[in-house]
Amino acid sequence: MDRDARPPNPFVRKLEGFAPLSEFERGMLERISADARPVDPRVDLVHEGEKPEGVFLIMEGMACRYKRRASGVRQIMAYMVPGDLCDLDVALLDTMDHSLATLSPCKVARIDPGTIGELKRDHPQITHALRLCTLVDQATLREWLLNLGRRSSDERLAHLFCELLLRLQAVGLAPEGRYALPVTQHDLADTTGLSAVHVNRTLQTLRRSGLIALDGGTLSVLDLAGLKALAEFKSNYLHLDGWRAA
Amino acid sequence: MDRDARPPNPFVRKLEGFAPLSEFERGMLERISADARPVDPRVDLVHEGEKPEGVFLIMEGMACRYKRRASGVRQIMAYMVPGDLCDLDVALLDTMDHSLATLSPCKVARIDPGTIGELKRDHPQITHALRLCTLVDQATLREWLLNLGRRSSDERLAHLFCELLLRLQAVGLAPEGRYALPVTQHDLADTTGLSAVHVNRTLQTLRRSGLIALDGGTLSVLDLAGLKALAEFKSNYLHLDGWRAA
DNA sequence: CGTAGAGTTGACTGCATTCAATTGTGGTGG
DNA sequence: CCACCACAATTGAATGCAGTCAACTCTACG
Repeated sequence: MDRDARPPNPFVRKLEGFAPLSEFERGMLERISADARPVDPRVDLVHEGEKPEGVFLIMEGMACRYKRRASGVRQIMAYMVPGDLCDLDVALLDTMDHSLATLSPCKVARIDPGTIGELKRDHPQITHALRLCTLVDQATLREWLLNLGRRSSDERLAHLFCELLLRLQAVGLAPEGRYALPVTQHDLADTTGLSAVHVNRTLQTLRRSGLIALDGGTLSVLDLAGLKALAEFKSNYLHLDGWRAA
Repeated sequence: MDRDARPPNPFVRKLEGFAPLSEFERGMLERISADARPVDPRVDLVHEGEKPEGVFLIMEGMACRYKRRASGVRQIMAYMVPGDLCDLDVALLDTMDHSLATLSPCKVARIDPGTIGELKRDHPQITHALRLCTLVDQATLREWLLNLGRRSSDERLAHLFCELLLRLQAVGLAPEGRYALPVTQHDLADTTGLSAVHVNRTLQTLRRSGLIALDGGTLSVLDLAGLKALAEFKSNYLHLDGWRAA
């Protein structure tokens, strides 16, 4: 028990969900993710138009992908939570077509393309897990498209909260249906395609319905079944039933 | 001139945009895509929940990815045009998290996973091109998210029309700014997250503005600069400036 | 204590949905 | 050849959801 006291590495934990890893591989992943450096909130990691150098791995906090229109309005296109790796194959492209930024204070590791190349060459299990990660990222984008296109405002938020709950649970960061959600209502608005004012009102109806509590950056899911039902949430797109189930 | 009379293979043409191919590789791709079979419009190729078998390659017509909610409402998440290959890595997953269907009459080739595996093993250039394809697919999903979240109805349609123009031009199917758009207004509604009625009205304003003509399944871009300006269209996410430019 | 940023509330406006009816068109069978 | 049907496109009217603008509160922080 004592040896397990240190917080489990979310990166290792996530990949283990997708493929069985050897002790050696776990150690290698631990080493790769060891030198995460702190980054302030609201800081761009890479900006649209720049040439990407290396790959970012979020170890603590929350980050996001986003784009802006000329008017300044922003659309967030993905949340990145601890354990998430961005842009595995991004080295293949010459310029970023979107930006990457922290939402909260984060710990971020930068992995250089060479290291990724080595992993791909020498560790098929890890490669397989990483490829599944990108497939899930893609599936998540599709689900978000459904969210923006065909769900009402309360359904959109409910769906987002369900998704984050499952993703954070998968890396052990949402015990008892509660997790840190260190984002502003404005961020939620830019995520769900709504206005900040309307997010505020919608959150109130979710609270009044007894589905969630959201206070001081902590989201508590009070009625998971109700929340899932409202959002019509199906977790299949996250493909969390990895090799263990098979 | 006579030998070039046969229509160029859109699949080969697309991949050549992403990587230089040898004559042998071109021939191999031609062979793979040769036995496309006709499929009626509005037919599911794979349905959500099924186990995917093989990979689909669109050679003629238009197909789409979509999801449905319990109420029956549909959200289209991608258009597939000639030359587009779906779900390169889909064999890695056990169940589809979305459906695939034709919109118009199509010619579709099915490629079995074994063939894909061979390509990946023996032809690094092709593999590279295919990987870029999936990166562009992902980037397109992100752009669509911006479209649904932060663009008005006329901007959404304008953006869609711009994107399709460029994608079809890339495979030689949009000469003189005109291309076949064999979809209903209801399909466009399910693409843009609008109602069919409102798509109708929005199309009328686009026509009245002199930006497009849309009649009998043919879209003509009358004022490309204006259309791009309205949609705030930037083509960078399609990464059409492939190896030739570099 | 003053300021800045986030959250909250109210009033007004407007864009988009819904419902319903109508028109147009191609295909089918009498 | 024409009646009829199915489906897509179009139009009108009424409703409502969500955006905008603006003011106010609350809290953390210097």
